[in-house]
Amino acid sequence: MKNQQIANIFSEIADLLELKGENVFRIRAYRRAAQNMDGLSKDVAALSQEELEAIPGIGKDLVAKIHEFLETGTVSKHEALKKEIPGGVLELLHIPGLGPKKTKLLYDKLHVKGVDDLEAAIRQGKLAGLPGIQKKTEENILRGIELIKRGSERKPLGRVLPLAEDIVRRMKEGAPVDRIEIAGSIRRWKDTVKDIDILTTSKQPEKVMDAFVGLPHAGRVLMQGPTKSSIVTDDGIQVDLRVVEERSFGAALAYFTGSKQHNIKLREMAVRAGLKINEYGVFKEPGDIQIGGKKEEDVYKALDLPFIAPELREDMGEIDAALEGRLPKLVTLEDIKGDLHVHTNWSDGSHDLEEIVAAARQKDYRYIAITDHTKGLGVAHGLDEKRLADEIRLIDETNKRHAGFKVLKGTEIDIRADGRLDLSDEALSGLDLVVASIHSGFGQSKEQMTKRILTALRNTCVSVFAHPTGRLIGVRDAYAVDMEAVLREAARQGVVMEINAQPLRLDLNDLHIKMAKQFGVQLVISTDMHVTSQFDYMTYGVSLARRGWVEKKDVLNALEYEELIPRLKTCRVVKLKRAK
DNA sequence: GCCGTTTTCGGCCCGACTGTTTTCAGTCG
Repeated sequence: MKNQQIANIFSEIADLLELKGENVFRIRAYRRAAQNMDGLSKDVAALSQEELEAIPGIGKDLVAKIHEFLETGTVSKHEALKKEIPGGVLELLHIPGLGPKKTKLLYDKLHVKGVDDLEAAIRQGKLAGLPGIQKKTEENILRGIELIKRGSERKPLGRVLPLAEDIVRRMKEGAPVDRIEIAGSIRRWKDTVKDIDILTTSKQPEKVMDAFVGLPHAGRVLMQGPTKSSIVTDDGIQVDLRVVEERSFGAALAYFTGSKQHNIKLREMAVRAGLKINEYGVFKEPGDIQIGGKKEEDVYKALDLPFIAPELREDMGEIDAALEGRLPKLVTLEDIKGDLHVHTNWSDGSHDLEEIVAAARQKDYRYIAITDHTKGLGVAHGLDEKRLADEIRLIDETNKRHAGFKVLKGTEIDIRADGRLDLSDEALSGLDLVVASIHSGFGQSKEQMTKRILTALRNTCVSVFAHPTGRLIGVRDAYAVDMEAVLREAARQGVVMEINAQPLRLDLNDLHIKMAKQFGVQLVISTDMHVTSQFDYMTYGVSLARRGWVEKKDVLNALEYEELIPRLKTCRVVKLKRAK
């Protein structure tokens, strides 16, 4: 998809215009367009003129630029701007503490053309005498340079959330906070996170701030004020803390949960309705009388909107849906009746079947599916035909001992490089479900990989395709694959797509989930657990599904056992017929 | 550059903290 490339171009045009000091609203328009292009679940190349113009923030002019890119591979305005301002200057904008004004000043006066240039200029004392820049600013820029050189990219949610929860716990113990809540992109369950936003109420804000900057996590204090402070942890994650009064808590929570674009939309609506929304509440003009803000619902109620779940707040059509009364009734953790991707110590899991069943029953699950690896995955002690048959017998025995709970017989079968499966159809025909996935040959071309996966989906035995893109956030990119073709084939073949809840996988991602829904693909949310404590990862999976607008009815493992079984495609029937 | 139950022109979200300043611009979220 070209969406990402176009988004990057629009975003760069915005940066370049900003450096030139152009109209801020035009700049904002490019930024908004970039964000909406990035979040588009459809391939832009496949959209009609009308569909393009229907994208929020995309008008006639930007549609023309999109066409220009699709036809020529470049956008002339972008190319022209790049000639005016060298590429390295854009890098400077990414230095924390350095914005467009100072960057322009440095470029105009000192001809600084990149990060290294700037660092040298500061060390040589060349910045002396520039207006508005003194020793402190120089120090801050140097620190900013250090930061981006260390890499300030987004971190996986699975790494950041535990840290945020630890900070909250320590603040509860060591500071006079009343309410405290994690906000920001973590509360929206975005798969990667740039910083941690925490919101509190307190009658002693100064003491709260002192405790905050004194946390053992605080590698450096960026700023400390009575209502807002920021620290950076030793591993480079920024944590922002805000203190508000009780009567503002809901408005502040909405505000700091974002997304920024979602909030801007709400505020624009408020202005049109003669209201003002900020982090302190909802206010009625004239006279600035507060009419709400203690509860988050107040913000939406003031605009005649139903409550919009944090996972949806991306300015991706949720406000229109709310206005028109067609918000999805999102799936919840309580809807989940079982886990269909579970490993035991027969392959690379840590626990035996009884321990796992006990842990699942503890969760009030009605069923689980045992899906150990197959022989192709030697490192994981994958099962061959004989061991799989043995495991099936063990599951049958176990099922006799557990009334009201079902263990499904399954496997996570390895898809070989050519798309064939690692075990014979014969061996798979005794199973309740077959979860297929890729564990090797990630480097194949997009064509090869797509063909490989389509071949596997067409196998009559395959019920579920697991962690469909193979990504490990922050470790390994998704393999090259035509996901649209994969999802269409899954819909045709009745193969279920997995939403893998491992915090580093979160695979499918939210955009693919939306696309899957659009094509009518069935979904499961599975933890892929190897240790019983990982059953808890279901929260990540459900929240990710919610970001994809998934409802209970879209999720197979929200069904009772009896309803689930007939919905799973297997080759068991084929074999039974053959036997007759 | 987008957009319209005030508008096809003239608007476009709102506030905190820092540093360099005597009243505010720049940056950030």
